[in-house]
Amino acid sequence: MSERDLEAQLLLDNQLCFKLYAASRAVTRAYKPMLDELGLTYPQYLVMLVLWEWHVTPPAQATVKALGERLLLDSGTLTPLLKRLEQLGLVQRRRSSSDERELCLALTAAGEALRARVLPLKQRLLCESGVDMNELEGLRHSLGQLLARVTAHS
Amino acid sequence: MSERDLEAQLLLDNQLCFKLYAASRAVTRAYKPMLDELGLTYPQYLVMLVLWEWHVTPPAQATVKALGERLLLDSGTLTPLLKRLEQLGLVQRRRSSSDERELCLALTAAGEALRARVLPLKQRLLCESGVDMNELEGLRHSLGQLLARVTAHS
DNA sequence: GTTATTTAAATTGTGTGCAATTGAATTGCT
DNA sequence: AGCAATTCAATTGCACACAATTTAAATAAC
Repeated sequence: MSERDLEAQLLLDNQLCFKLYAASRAVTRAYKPMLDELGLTYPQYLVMLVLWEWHVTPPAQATVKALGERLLLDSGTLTPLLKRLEQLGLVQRRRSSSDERELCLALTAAGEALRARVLPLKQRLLCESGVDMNELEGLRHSLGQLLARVTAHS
Repeated sequence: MSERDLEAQLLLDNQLCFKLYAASRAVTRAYKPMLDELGLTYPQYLVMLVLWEWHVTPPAQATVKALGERLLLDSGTLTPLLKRLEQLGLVQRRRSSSDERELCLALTAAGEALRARVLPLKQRLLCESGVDMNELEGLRHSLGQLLARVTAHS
């Protein structure tokens, strides 16, 4: 590779990592108005997405560990976050009776009810953002591939 | 849209936002070994990328504000981060003589020297990650488009 | 020329992320 | 049974992100 090409590899605009980092934060910002209406932060919203899924299709173990594997987050992040969701009255936390180490998670009625308010808000967000659905799909697919590749190598 | 399609819009795996969020953190994790060798965090590395660029092609104003516009970060994030880079002896911070409100940024000799160590580490990282260069390029382009669209709408 | 507005950084406060450690419960091994 | 190793969540400490406020300096308005 030429000297010029090598140098170009250190330009910010040529960094996939920066584009990912910036795009991720920009999308989170775009979700902010919707999440403010729901009273959730972005990571809290992701947790609720999983719990809503689990409410329809219960997993073998609805524990902090299982949630962490789904979201790629550890207890250091999830424990305080889940305590806040409990304070908000959306989530129940209780020790597993069969294994006292595990913490089982469940939605409260309020947590379950919140789900109904999400879809309309999300539809509106998608419309206002003006992004193309097909382009979005392609991007999601490519990101899935990258994610699989990078996480496999660690 | 059918009821089933609407419900599918709330599945975690169908969320572009989650894929972005997860991929961004996964890539940051992949950079960790390299950044540990450099003694930098990931955001600190991004700041250094900009300062290295500015060292070659100086901007009109090498201020915190200009840096923030480049990285889409505010002073609340950058002020403490830049103080840490100053502590590490990589960056100089001094008030502009023409406008005392502005803080001008410059690399120290050590900060400039650090640049030479990055390219080989980055090459190694790219090889070991096993990702396809062409795929990477396509993704970077798509992300750039998304980023432009989303930031334009805010 | 003084006052009002605007601007740039810094500060404050909350909520993540994540590495490293701790503590308690369970499992494995002999 | 008894003890070591493992596992799960919680805790601790540090470094972002970002909203909101504050402070100081510069510009605009009158």
